[in-house]
Amino acid sequence: MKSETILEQAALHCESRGRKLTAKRRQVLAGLVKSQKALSAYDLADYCRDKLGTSLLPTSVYRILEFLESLGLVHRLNTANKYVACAHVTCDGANEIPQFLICQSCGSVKEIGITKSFVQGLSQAVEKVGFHLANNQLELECLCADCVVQQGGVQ
Amino acid sequence: MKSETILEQAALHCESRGRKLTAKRRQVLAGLVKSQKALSAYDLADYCRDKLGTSLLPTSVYRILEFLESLGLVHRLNTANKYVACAHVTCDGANEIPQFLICQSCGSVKEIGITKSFVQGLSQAVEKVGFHLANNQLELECLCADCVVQQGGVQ
DNA sequence: TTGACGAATGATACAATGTAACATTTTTTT
DNA sequence: AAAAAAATGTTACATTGTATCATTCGTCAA
Repeated sequence: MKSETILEQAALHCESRGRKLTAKRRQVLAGLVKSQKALSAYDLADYCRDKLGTSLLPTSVYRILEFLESLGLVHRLNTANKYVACAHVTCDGANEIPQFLICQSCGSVKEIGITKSFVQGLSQAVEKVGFHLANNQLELECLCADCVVQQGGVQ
Repeated sequence: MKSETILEQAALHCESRGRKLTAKRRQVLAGLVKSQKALSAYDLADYCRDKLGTSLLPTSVYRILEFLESLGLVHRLNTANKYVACAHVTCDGANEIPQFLICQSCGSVKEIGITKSFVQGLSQAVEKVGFHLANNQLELECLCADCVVQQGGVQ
């Protein structure tokens, strides 16, 4: 899907919640959408400076990412300290619980859905030992198909 | 199990691999074993200074943690940027793939085993979309029983 | 015993990531 | 146009992590 279309959808999503997708916010989201991979806040500040010629300080990037995340437009990857555009920006609010496959070699990210029964099984195993699952978002360290080939198979 | 026993086992584990559990390394491991929770490298440096009165710079702590991890005596939690003592120090090498439940409120960590079939199911789901699972270690954001009670149930 | 070697630790500097607090600008509302 | 709210800028600093070189310690052979 064209990134312009995605950004338009995102703008509508913001409007429907009474928020605005401002120029700066659009820049940050566009950076994530176009890169197709996980970027840090500092990566995005560099992107705005180098590719767009607009200054955007890391602190502002953090604020904007927080905003975008609160609307479900981006996700924060805790294991990588990076952010990705939500793969379901265009398919309305009813997102599944996001699960991320993160290529440790090139940083590309695949967002997948995992069956409810699977998550439930996990949740039950956790409850069994007296803990409660507070976040269903899994982040899995992977290699993407390209990088598996490059590295000559599984290490 | 008494922490002294655990440390003795750890020392034997080192010897069997031709390495030494030096005084400093023992201090760091003891800090993790006694605290029963995840600590950052800087937490451990503070621990050595405040509780033990011995100076140990963060750089040294990082080196020591790296050493302990290479022997399977501690695990690094990527989501938390912290380290925990391996719960299976005393039960010899044949560890299962570690899965961690991390309390987001108090930092306590429970290391559990998850059935092989479960991990296999996950792995297959990942292969299906063209990625390869590079690390089977899951880190789950949880609340421990104590903190669930304190916070009045699930938020 | 000593000297050499390697392992372990110390020390310094810096890079990357993230937050707090307050100032300024822009937009909206009245 | 004035007031209020939202968005962004700015500065300072905290936390986490790495790179590099220096120093100390233990071991082993001559």
